[in-house]
Amino acid sequence: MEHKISIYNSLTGKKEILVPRNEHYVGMYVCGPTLYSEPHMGNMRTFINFDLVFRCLLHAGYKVKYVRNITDAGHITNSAGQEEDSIGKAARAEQLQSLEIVYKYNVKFQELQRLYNMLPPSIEPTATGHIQEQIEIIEKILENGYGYVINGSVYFDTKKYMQDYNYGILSGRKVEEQENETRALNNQEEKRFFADFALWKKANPDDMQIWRSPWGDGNPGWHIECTAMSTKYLGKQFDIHGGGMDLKFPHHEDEIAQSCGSFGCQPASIWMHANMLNVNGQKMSKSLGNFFLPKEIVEGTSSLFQKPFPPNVIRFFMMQAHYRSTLDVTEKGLEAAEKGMGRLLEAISLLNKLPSSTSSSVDINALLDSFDKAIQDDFNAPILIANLFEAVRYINLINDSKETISKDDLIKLTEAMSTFVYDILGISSEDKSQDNRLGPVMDLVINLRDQAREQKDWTTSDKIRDGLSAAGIIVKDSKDGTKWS
RNA sequence: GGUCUCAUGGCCGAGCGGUUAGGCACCGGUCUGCAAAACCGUCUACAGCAGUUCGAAUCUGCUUGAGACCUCCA
Repeated sequence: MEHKISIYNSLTGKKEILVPRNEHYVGMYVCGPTLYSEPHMGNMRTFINFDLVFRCLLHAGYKVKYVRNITDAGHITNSAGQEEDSIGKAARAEQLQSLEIVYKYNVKFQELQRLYNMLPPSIEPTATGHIQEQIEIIEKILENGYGYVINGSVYFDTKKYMQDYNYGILSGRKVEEQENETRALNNQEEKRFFADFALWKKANPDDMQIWRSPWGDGNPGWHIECTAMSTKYLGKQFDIHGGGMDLKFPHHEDEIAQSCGSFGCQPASIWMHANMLNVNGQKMSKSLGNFFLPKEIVEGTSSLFQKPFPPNVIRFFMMQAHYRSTLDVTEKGLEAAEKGMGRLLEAISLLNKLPSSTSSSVDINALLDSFDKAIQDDFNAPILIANLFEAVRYINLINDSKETISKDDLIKLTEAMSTFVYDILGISSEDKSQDNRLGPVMDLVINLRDQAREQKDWTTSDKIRDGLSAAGIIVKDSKDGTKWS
């Protein structure tokens, strides 16, 4: 069974019902990381958000081919007014070869995906593995007259393209208005028009990676790899193309131009853009230095936070904000998420102990419907979470015998809670791993304290409690016995 | 400078013309040897000004403030 999913399409600025090109199948391409360094938390947010999308599509019953590329060819940067590629730069800094750099950070990236409980995409193709495909598309663009060769480099002829297509269709940019505003770029003199962009770049003598092409040795342009790989794995036209907001222009705009320029059609029906992770109201970015690494927050070594937060909490925190909104990371925010998520998981663990009655005093079907509706409406995880907390309240009230639930409804609710929390939101269900030697010790200590309490020996029991507290272990007494954490 | 987005209660964050978002904190209660924890309940905001409407956080205009993109960027 498939459900209607509506998605905000950046291309049209409207929510649209997803109608896959091939019934039951969804093709989704998401721009992945450039592996010249360890991805920071902001990068991760985008991938976590598309992991949510992936999970929702699967839940809706689609067979999904999820392609997320790995950019392992360094592209020319002009940030410091100098021309060098990001991966080559990192390689020189670390005294490694380019592919070592890429491999090293790819291993880390894969670890992070597991750490943050992301489902692996269907395929993660690399740019360097698809040089031939990129060359072929460039050739098509040249054949169609939308590119030109100069000094061993190939550029996209934006002016020519604009005669036949709408350059700026995605980003809403008007090239004419932009010309005077754009800052001077290096090698601009090679381009015929300021808005032209490189499809193939002639090699520099000190480039660490060089490929052969019909135009001489060089490197592929930044945008062409996505066109090549999305075409190869999903076809000339597919359903969803995603990426971070900051890729909308020029990267995605140029992808559209390349597809139109080579195949005469737009690549994706729906364009999705995930919004940025902010720190103090500003986009988390390398250059600003306001970033932290996914591992730092888990290990508590980030200077931005006093204490460590588990990946689950970070994921939950992110899920509380919609993917199209910016999200500010703060310690307070993470703490709130941690407590809230704890309450949610606690309620879930209560489910199998819940007494069932002959009838339900709450409309479980409506509740479960609200879960589905939330994610069907542009993957609205915050609404889903709000509705899950409604369920939490019901669960607790049932536990207190203030509401009732029928056996059938209890089964349905249990299944749904697990599905939406674990499978959709991607909260991992594994228990906190504790030192397995501590367990028996704690059992003993708790046992001793219980004995003291039975004898109303409050001095001893409180001494144990205070002692444990000093060691960072909190003792919680409840009707069902004593717990610790 | 150009293009665009956003401004919600103590904090974080939904909301897409009329109905309680939700979480955290606070406060009140239940439970408890005490404490903590847990659970229940309460708190009712929409930057400012004007307009449209029977009705606006939600639409329009202006003002102020913040951010993104225009250059590598998730």
